[in-house]
Amino acid sequence: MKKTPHAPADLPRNRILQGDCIAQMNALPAGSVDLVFADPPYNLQLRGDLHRPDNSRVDAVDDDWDRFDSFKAYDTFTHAWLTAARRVLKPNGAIWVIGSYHNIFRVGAALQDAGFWVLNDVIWRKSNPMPNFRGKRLTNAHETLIWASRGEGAKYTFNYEALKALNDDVQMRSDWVIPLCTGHERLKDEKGDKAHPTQKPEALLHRVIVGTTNAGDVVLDPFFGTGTTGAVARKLGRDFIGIERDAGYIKAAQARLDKVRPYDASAIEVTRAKRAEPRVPFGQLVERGLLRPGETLVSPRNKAAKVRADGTLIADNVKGSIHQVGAALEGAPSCNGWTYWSFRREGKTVPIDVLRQQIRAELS
Amino acid sequence: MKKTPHAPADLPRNRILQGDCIAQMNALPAGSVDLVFADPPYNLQLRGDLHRPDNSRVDAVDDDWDRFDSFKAYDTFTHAWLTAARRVLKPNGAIWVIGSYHNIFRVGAALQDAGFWVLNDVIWRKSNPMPNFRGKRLTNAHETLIWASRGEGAKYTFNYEALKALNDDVQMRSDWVIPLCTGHERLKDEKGDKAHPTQKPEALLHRVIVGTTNAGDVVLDPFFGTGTTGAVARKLGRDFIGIERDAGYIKAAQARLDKVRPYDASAIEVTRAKRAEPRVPFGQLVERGLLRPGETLVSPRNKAAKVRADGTLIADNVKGSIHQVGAALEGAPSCNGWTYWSFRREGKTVPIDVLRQQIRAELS
DNA sequence: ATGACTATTGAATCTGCTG
DNA sequence: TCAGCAGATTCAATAGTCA
Repeated sequence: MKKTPHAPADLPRNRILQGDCIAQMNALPAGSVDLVFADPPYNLQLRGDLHRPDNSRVDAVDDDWDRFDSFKAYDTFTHAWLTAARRVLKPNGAIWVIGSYHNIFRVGAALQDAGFWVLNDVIWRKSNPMPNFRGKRLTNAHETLIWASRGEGAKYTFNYEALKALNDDVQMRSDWVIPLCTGHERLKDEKGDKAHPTQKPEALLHRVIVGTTNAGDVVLDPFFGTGTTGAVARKLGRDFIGIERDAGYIKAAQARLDKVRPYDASAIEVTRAKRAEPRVPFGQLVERGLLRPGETLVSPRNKAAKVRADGTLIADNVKGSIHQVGAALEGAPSCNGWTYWSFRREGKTVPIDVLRQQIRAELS
Repeated sequence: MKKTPHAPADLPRNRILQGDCIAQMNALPAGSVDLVFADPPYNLQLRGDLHRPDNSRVDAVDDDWDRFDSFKAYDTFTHAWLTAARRVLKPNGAIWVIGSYHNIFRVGAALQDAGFWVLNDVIWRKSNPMPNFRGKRLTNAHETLIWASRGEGAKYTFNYEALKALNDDVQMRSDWVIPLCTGHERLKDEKGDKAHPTQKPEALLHRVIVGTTNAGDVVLDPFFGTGTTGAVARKLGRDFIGIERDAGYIKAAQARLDKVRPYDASAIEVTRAKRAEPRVPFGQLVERGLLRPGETLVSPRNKAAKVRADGTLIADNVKGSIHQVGAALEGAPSCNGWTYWSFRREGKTVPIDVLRQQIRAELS
């Protein structure tokens, strides 16, 4: 394990400090940590209760620590902790911050104002997000991470080859598909409820720490929660410093950390992306102009249907998906629209599945 | 095509206005457009795009800038055009802005500060991004769009069902996989070079316009460029207003628009929400004799209720509407009585919603 | 053991009309 | 403006139960 040069000997490595993160960071020596990973409060502004269509209630984040009086109050808080974080960072250190549309724009602007230099924004695409139950907006299926160096022109650690290896030897992109933290990985309290409302998946931290730190580096998390950052750092042979206000979270985090063995390979396996044949909605053929709204599709027995702008078909009295309309015209319980419908090009009849293959080829 | 109510007759529909977007927007009537789509410049070297608080141009030869001046000027410019855009929006209008990590955090914060209410941030995930050749960062494989209503609590247009149809009948997510604008969609100049450096794919605008406007709506693009917004709006039976400073871009955009043919009306029509269908009071089923007073309805778990002559139900100790009695029997906060209750005919159990659909069919 | 089926759950700014 | 009420609305994954 490489020892990081210039790290003060009195740094509280692998300890959780209880208290306000700004005060605690200011008590650490300046220029002493290699990476800050921060998952600050998102400042969600929820109005009433929300129920699923089955009438069960959504267990929302309504904790006191997520409440701010105004954007201005949130900005003041953000500027303060970012300034403190920048002070404890080594000159060649870097920061990661995660957030949602509620707070990430304010965090990003504050980062830039504080002198950090944005290197990438990274999208955590959730493979299994909570849907939008009322159909009033898009499914909120991602969160945003910002990766920034300490300032313009500053050096930073980037393990290009390691990330490429994690990604089947293809250059790592700025969008990462990772599932939510559920199942056995999710910490539970004595009652069996989730120990923390927003525990992050270890796979996410794995990628951050492998990609932007070296073994022996010190990773500081000022909003430590139940300690995902610390657990992954230890597994990967890095040291951590955690700061957390809530004694209950600290207790859960410490119990978790006591069980961690470095160089556990299990997290690496989690990170590997599943390779499945990408689903191509018929609507994409319309959006991409491969089929024109208003264009006519024909069936094997020469029944016709017209393509609409939303990727549905209309024929005689039937409207719906390529599968539904096909089934209705055939009087069948189901129908594979991809093989059923064809379009006309230059006098020839071409199955629409050809267009799907074309898109799949682009995607791979 | 539905005419939008209250749209001033003198609105310059389907025209490109040459000049500064702030001045041009301020010359339009307040509350007159349904949607703003904006792809603002973010290259801070283009200082000619920036404005001081008094709206005078920043001197492009003034190179005595530091980073703070530069961000400040960009913020001032952003605030100015967003304020102008908000003025021309109808109360129930909405805005889309697209950007990258260089500017999107500042734009997002400015949107919130200007009073807009963020509805979603959307990730345009590029299926064919430019790789990072030097291997110093992650492949920048996405851009971010922000969708916002005019203010907190304001209404907005969202064609949930149409977007769901576009996505194979699965709720549309906040991450959209769409290829870059290349091939013959990409406009070229006389020399064969690309006519505009950041031409957006029509597929992106297709999804935005299908999802968040209605036919006949007016879409304003204050950074019109080569007119992707206008071209897609026209194809989909919407009107556009474009604002652009550069005469060369205007020429290219106009030539492009002259060739656009709208899809026919039936192709533009999209899948309607159930909410948009006419309301049928349960009492009508009784009035029309489809259900008899005294007849028994059953729930999925075999609870029973009796139909009364006034279209209310009675069960055990509960009286009230089909919804109220269903909710009371389930101990639920609410209940859709139409899908909850069934009646018996010839030994079979039939949902009462079948009768509602029967009446709706007669009405159309 | 295996498969089929059910129940649960996740950072959520989540309704709209009428009187 | 606000209360009241009709009635519309979910995806993926895990864990547990039962045949």
